[in-house]
Amino acid sequence: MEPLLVHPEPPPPNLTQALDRAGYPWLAAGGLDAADRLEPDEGWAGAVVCAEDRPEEAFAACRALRKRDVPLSPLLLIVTHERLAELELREDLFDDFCLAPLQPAELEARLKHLFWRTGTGTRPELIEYGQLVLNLETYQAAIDSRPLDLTYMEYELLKFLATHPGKVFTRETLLSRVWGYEYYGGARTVDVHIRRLRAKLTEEHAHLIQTVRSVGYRFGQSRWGI
Amino acid sequence: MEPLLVHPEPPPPNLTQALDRAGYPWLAAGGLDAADRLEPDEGWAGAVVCAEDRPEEAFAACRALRKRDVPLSPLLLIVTHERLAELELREDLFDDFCLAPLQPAELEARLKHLFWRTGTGTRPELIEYGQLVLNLETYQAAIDSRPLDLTYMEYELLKFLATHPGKVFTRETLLSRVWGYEYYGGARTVDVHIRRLRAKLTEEHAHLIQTVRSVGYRFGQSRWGI
DNA sequence: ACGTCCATGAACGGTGTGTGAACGACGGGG
DNA sequence: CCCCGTCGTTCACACACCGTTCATGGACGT
Repeated sequence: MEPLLVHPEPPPPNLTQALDRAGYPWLAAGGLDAADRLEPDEGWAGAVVCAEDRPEEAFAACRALRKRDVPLSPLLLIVTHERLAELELREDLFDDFCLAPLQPAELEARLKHLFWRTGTGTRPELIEYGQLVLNLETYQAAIDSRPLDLTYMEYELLKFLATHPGKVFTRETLLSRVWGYEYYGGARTVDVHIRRLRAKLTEEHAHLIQTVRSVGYRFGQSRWGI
Repeated sequence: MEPLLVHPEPPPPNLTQALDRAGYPWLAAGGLDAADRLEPDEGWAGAVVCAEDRPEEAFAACRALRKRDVPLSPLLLIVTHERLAELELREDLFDDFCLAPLQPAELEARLKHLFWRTGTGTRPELIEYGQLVLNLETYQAAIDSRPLDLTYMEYELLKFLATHPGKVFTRETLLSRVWGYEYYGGARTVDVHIRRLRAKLTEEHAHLIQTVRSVGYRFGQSRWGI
């Protein structure tokens, strides 16, 4: 996803923390020139302008960002309760606003709704490890940007492993956590699924799943670098 | 000015006080029938739905108000901090939201901005995905510029799927979000509607709706953007 | 070198899904 | 008021897929 432009520079820590927590990439830009200079090739996904400290400067920034050749949109404004009245006659400077002090959950919900209604679409939940990407929304997996055709159990198994990279799981643990019930006999079932996963991961990436003899399986590199 | 529709009936006192203070006329309506019965000749100016006490009922009210012949808009939702997460997948039910406990100044600012942006800004009443076009105003669908003859439920199902392209939905989710009520048995109902949709989409575009085995259905391709 | 553990291939059985058809509720027209 | 067409729902059946199991051979460690 393209980054959000954040104003001012440096941005308030609670804002950047909330953005990080929500998983939105961002870049701080103090002025219009910085906004142009830092702009990625794909353009900005939107902007978040904090008018908590120096509101007049923030409003000026909004106006400048809106007057670009490609006006920055959507634009979310963060404003204190005392300054609410000043939003009048400035309706065109922002698409939504959020009251300070910031509530991370509210910020996330507002960004989500903002992106939805402006048609940019929302950011899918992803699990990434190296070239491997798991899209939790679409139940799709890809490696080297090429989609993997995984069955349901293969996907669930890989998702569980990839969410705990480096950690070794016994077959019993995998059976109870992935399959979800206590299992009597049949620990070899895991082996077969591991093997099919390795096959579909291409020989090049088969080493992503390693066998730990007489213990179980591990995904990714060990934290000790082996 | 035309009155605002307020839900529920009776509305919370702090909400009505804030509306009075801001100078917005309003009428409380508990259900869809009351909304129709009390509607002035000039129509509603918009709606304010409070989901503070009985959120499920409030969401149902939003859905009903949006499904009228002339969907109620703009619609402002009042929701508690704890319920923020439940707004996901319900983005189409409201145009803006406001956190409870209510701050009169914030409510006033949001209503003002809401009316400003719905007055000037035009919301596209079209959903497009590839060659597929859904006209939300006329309840018509077309693919390859050829009209599709969809029934009501088929249209609603396709609209919901196309609004969240790439995302996988279980049958239970579809039943609760599209059909709109809790369902006992009959998950196969979804299958049949999916099949008829695929048939009407022409074999050429039937792949727009994909089945994810033992999970559910997905519309369109996934977005692989980071 | 032996035993344990694991990879490999193939085959079985179950479950989920597509498909066709029919039932029943609802609404419009004769 | 009845008939009939439409549409949503349900049921039965068949098939493809996929999870599971088994048998076998090889790899690793003691």
